[in-house]
Amino acid sequence: MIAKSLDLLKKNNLSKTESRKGILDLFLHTNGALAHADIEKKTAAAFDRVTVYRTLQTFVDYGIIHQIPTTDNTILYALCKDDCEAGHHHDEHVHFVCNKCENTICLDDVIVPKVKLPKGFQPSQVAMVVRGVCVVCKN
Amino acid sequence: MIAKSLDLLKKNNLSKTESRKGILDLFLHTNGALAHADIEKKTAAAFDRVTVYRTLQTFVDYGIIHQIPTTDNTILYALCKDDCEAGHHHDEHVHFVCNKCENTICLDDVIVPKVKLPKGFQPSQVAMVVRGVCVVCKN
DNA sequence: GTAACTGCAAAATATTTGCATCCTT
DNA sequence: AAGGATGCAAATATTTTGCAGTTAC
Repeated sequence: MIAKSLDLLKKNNLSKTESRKGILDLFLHTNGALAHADIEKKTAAAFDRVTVYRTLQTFVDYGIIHQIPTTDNTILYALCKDDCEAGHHHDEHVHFVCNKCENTICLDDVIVPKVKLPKGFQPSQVAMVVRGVCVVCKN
Repeated sequence: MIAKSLDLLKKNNLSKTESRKGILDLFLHTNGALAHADIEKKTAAAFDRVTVYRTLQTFVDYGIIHQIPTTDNTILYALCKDDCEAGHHHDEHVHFVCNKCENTICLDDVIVPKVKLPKGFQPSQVAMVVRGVCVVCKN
């Protein structure tokens, strides 16, 4: 528990470098999704911008984090649940974007409902993003 | 029918300029979504890059097109259905991204299923993006 | 010791802003 | 004629690439 980030890196056979530990810790201590810019800010630019890009890409490749599509030319990243694996994400839960605090939250327990597609369309992955007001900002 | 784009501009009290007509025509003749880069390419750079940015923004503001979130640092745009209005989109249909042809298609008839959120979350808008193989590429 | 990772520099790309000119109404 | 839209130039911001030096194992 003291070093969940180290466990995660070990489990994925990734070397335990400062940037990987630092960025992974940030995700572990953040309730919600982070954009590249958030990470730079919250790590006080401790790591080179390029390193952050490459680290995020690595984590995505290994299935440690997943990407959340947005409509504003950024990509949000959030920790995957334990059953994600490299190349095969099981992150089919709903993401919630709050219009007030602008945080994006993974609703891990809300799975994406099935949807019936027209004949001939074969789905392989479904993303669902709900905008609205979150439980913290509702008042 | 000859000039649906003109109708649309008129309906929204937008001046009928070359770029607006041209870009709107492109959308009307495209079955699917377009990114900024697609528009530049398909209009053979007839309009300044900046004009394309501003035109797209205007169309979004007026509810003529809507944005589709993506996970690759681009924004896709697609025509809204007739019942969209400025500031109040009703584009809650499913978007389908084909892994083979990479086209994004609006499944206008597939409405986004309801999802039950945890207590305290108030949804205002829902987006659903399905990846897979489209009807054209399925073979 | 070696392979992999990092940081710096720089290139490539993408987006925004200001302003003078042109076009629509 | 007047307001708004466009195009150009330039400023900003973002992302990628190459490479030399450093670190993890």
